[in-house]
Amino acid sequence: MATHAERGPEPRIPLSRERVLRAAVDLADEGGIESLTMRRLAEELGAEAMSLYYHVANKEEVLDGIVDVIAGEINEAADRIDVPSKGVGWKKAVRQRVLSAREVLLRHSWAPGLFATRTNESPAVLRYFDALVGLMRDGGFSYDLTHHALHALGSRALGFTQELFDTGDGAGDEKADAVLESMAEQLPNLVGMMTEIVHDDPDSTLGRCDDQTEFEFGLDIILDGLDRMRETA
Amino acid sequence: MATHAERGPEPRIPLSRERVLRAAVDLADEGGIESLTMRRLAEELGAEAMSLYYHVANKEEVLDGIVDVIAGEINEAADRIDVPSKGVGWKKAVRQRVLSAREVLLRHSWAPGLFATRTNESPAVLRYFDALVGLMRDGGFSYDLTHHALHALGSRALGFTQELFDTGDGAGDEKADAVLESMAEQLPNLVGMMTEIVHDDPDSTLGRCDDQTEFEFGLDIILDGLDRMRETA
DNA sequence: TATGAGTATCTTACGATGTAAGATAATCTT
DNA sequence: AAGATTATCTTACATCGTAAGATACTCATA
Repeated sequence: MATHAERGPEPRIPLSRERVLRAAVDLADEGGIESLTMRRLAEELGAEAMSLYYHVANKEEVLDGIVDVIAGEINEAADRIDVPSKGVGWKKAVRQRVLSAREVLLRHSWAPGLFATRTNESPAVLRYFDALVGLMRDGGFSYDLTHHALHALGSRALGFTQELFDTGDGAGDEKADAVLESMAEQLPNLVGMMTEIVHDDPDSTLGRCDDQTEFEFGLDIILDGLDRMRETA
Repeated sequence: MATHAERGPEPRIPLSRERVLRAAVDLADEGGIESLTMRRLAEELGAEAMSLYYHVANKEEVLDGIVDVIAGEINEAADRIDVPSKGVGWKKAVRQRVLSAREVLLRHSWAPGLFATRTNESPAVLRYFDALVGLMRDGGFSYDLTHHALHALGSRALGFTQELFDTGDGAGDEKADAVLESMAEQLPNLVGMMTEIVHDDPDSTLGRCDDQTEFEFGLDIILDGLDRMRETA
């Protein structure tokens, strides 16, 4: 029975590079970048692994592709904001742009790590930097100083930095205290610093830093320094 | 013949955690981090892959281990230099320390990428930061400002930053020119900047930046900014 | 010197991964 | 309706980390 017009389980949407990349981003969002495998990606799309290779050369291209997708998302957010950038306004404009990029990356926690490893030739990333350079030109920066500025900002320009220590989401307080105790003589300065910080803000767990505040702190140091150079140029 | 006292092909040095980690560093130095596999590592040591697991829990531990080895190397270099750090001297002291760390990392080009991914609980890294905090304390920094400072420096404290664009070692100039031409209208600011930089320094290939200069530029912006905060504290 | 208990290394095997090669099916053109 | 093009699937392989257990080495003790 049920012969003709067999109701297939799914309407069977054809694959495409865009669909593949979108699914890849979704997968990474849900399970982290290490959960993104060609087989799982195919399964997510109701296809077989090898079918992806008709739309994408290899996994490298998938990774480059999702970097570009995220960078596109960043551009969308960054282009929405529109503050005057002429003269002294440049700093606020750049600051906003960077922080809006950061907002996007916070929604894709795996992305910074990917951006970090990939030598970016992503068109969307280039567009992002182009706009950033434009803002600095508006502020009166020479190309040379702008170039230095990009290097100085580094990954911060895109809204992220290396986290060198565990942000310690969760993880026991009692163990932390014990550890602190035991290494007090080995690492007096570090332990001194951390105990005082914990003391000042008892709500925070050990090692729990306000990433956003710290990010802006570092960003502002650099922007202020650049602004001073701009004035004396 | 040649029965007793059979001359084995090798004197057979026993494995050990240290030997494993050293070999791992060597392997990464020669072929990059992706060439570091448990099998190759074992082969390098004249053993079988599974033998490594007697000295090391798993590959993760190898990776953490070589981070610690490199950090140890950094400490060795950094502890050798000894400049006065009291008061205003702090800046030069920190600067030197960071740049000496950088020197080590330049000899292990795979290391920054590893440091970046690993949530560092490496004792050697902790020792490094402890000394850094010590220098800033000598300079009169509060623990709070020191803490901010570490975040502001980020990976720069350890001597490296994200390279967001291809440093382009080699890679054709003609292609670069063509690319530049073709994207001039899409990326006017970026292209403007790069053409001027190439023009000013014709020796340099497109995208070829003096990494050391740029690193120090960014470092100094941050150190100068921190110094100003220190004075007004 | 034989024995037995650690200590260290090896053998074999499994599941996961990226992807090459080629078979098959779906779609479009004429 | 037939052939060509486009898209997907099947099968297979090399490489990876590593679990389980067999084997060999080392050395104190009987």
